Amino acid sequence: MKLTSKGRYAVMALVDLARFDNINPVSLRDISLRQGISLDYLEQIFSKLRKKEIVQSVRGNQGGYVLNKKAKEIKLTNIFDAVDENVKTVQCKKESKKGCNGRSTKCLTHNLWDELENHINDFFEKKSLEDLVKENAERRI
Amino acid sequence: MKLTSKGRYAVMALVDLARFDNINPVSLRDISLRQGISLDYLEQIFSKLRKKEIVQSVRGNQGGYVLNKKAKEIKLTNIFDAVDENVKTVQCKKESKKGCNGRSTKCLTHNLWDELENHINDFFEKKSLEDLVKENAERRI
DNA sequence: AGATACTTGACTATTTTAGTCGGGTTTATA
DNA sequence: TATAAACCCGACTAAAATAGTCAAGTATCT
Repeated sequence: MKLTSKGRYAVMALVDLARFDNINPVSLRDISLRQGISLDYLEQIFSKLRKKEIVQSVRGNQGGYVLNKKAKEIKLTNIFDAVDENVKTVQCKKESKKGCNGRSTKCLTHNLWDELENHINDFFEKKSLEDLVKENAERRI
Repeated sequence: MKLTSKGRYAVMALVDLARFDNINPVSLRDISLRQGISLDYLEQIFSKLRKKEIVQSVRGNQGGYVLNKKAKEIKLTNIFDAVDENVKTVQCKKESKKGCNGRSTKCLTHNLWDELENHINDFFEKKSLEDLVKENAERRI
């Protein structure tokens, strides 16, 4: 199990944005330079974040992005959700009627993965963008 | 983020093994049939489990596998560890000297992934094979 | 007008995953 | 001792996911 870079980048970029988002919008170019993330890739990510109303875009020269809510109200769950970082631990559920592995019953470990999923979601639900910004408050770039 | 089937299969197979591991070794063929997992794939998985001394093999006719420790002593961490299901959430650490994303400093979210990793490992550390067997005690196959 | 920056969608190389396949070796038992 | 059951091992591969790139826009500030 591992986190993909899309989810990581989304969080990194938003922490960066939250730190510099005071008066002016923050351009993806700046985030790209500061965080070492490809600009094109950031555009993809922010397109998703915008659709889920986590950020707002400001077009044109001197444009960029601003947070659409207070950093405190943006939970990590929301971010992962927006970029399709699926915190699904198991595929069983997809297969409609049938249970796991195409069987008629739930697999021996079905409940386990449910528990794990809840455990992880708890973690992400409790953490807000503000928490992360505070942790990095003393750091320079 | 998601769990791969190798890790899931390993746990499923071991729960199955633990349930039937009374006197005689359990053959992979039986596990394969009961759990709907490819025999060839199971062999790969059990080869790793054996190397990490989670199971013991009994070769020859009527052979199979037995647990190498008590079910209570086998934690899920051990299992995932054995099959290389990496519960690493972030790549940063690989890059030796340098920090994250090839930068000189740790990325803004570095601590976050550390915390998450611990959170998940906690979960796996607390759960033993025995716990899972008990949960399924009343079920038939 | 020009520069900056967002917007969108298609494309692609690489890596990982989830196996398969083919050839062994070992050992119980008939 | 032949045979079949079962482990053992390494190489191979198809499919999916990932991590981007690329191209061609549109909007807005100065």
